[in-house]
Amino acid sequence: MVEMSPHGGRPADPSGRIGIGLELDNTHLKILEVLRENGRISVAALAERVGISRANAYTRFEALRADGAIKRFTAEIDHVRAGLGITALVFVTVRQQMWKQFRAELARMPEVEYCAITTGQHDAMIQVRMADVAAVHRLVTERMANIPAVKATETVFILDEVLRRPYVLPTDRDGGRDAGRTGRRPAAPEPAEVPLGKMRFVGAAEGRAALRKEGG
Amino acid sequence: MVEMSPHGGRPADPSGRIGIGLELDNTHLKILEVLRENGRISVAALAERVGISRANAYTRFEALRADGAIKRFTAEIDHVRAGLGITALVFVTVRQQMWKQFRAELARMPEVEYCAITTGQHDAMIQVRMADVAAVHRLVTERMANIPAVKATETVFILDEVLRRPYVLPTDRDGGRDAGRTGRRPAAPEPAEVPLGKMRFVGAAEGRAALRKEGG
DNA sequence: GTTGAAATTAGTACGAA
DNA sequence: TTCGTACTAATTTCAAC
Repeated sequence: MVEMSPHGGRPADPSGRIGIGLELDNTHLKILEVLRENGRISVAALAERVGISRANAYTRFEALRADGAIKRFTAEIDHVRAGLGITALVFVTVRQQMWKQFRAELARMPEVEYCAITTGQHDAMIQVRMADVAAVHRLVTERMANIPAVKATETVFILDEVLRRPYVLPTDRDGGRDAGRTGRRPAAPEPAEVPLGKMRFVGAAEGRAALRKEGG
Repeated sequence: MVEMSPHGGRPADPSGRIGIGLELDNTHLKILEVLRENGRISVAALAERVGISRANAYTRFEALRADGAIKRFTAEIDHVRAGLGITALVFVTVRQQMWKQFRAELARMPEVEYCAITTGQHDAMIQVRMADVAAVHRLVTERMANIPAVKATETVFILDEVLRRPYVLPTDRDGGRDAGRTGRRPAAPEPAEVPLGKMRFVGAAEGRAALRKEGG
């Protein structure tokens, strides 16, 4: 239910092909745009907002679902109201050769809302929601620390969630500042006229690539 | 549309009261549980799955919506299929007294999917989805670096998203390992029999509390 | 890919337990 | 409060164009 396949890949379609399954045109993107804002809109209303016929909307809606472009529909819950007022990020350093075990343990922790494997100093970032700070402390020092795969953790608390968009789409760029600013080719950005050296990019730590394969 | 009020707070209800608006009982939580798994389920089907009458389900559904416990319904899009194959985390150090400006700039960046203010070495964490690595590089070195409020950034790339749950609920704990393990009081956890020192908790950097007030 | 008409389902209102 | 029912409105499906 919550497990994502490695690399966010989709299950191979019946033909065994792995490439793009469905060419998304502008109409598809418009549909996704509406749906991520209002996941409960009727297909009839959706058709009207996108400017296509009902039957067409049904066809495309089904196609997007079947193709996996729409992964699921969900309700966003106010976690504070639901009794989980504390959010924390746990950055985890995972012991080599133990990714599989780490993933298995993760699946057994329902309080984990999100987990991503990253480049940089740490190997994974986990977001958890808990009732209070003490519960986070207990989770980290009692449960996570007892996972052999976990070499070390670093925990920070989230003080405020400034924004959360349901999902970003390519069309979002049209509303952005970059869109049509100049005719500059995207592949050849001009040298930045900015204070450099303050912007760090952190690559994978030693052996990360190998680790991922093992854990797949 | 995407702006969250500070601290995830909800708008004050007409009475001016800020406290808990709606006492969530087990039935409410069950409804939320179903809804976060299937945001498009009909209220009739919801009533059946929860085990209440349709009328009751409509009443509670509306109450949860009005109360804000359900923030919105949304479709989860496969960002890879949608053409945004690269996900990155940008950790931002924000200049004092400039939070308001930082937030304003954020609102103008549609490629930002999530932003949270955190304790620890950095001040904020931003998650972005882009078409390719070069686009991330451009975003950070051209746009973010040009924001005066941004003192420094550190960027890591997400290699794999292992899991994402729609939203964690308190009832999730029942399925967890902790539930009813012992009768131990939650407020007094026994000293952990674990390798300590590997689990770091990182508090707020200097002046963070003051910064937050200014930016609210 | 569109339109329109039939069948089904959703949403509302109300009285009773 | 919750339930059950009847009523109204809307949606989905299916057909022909």
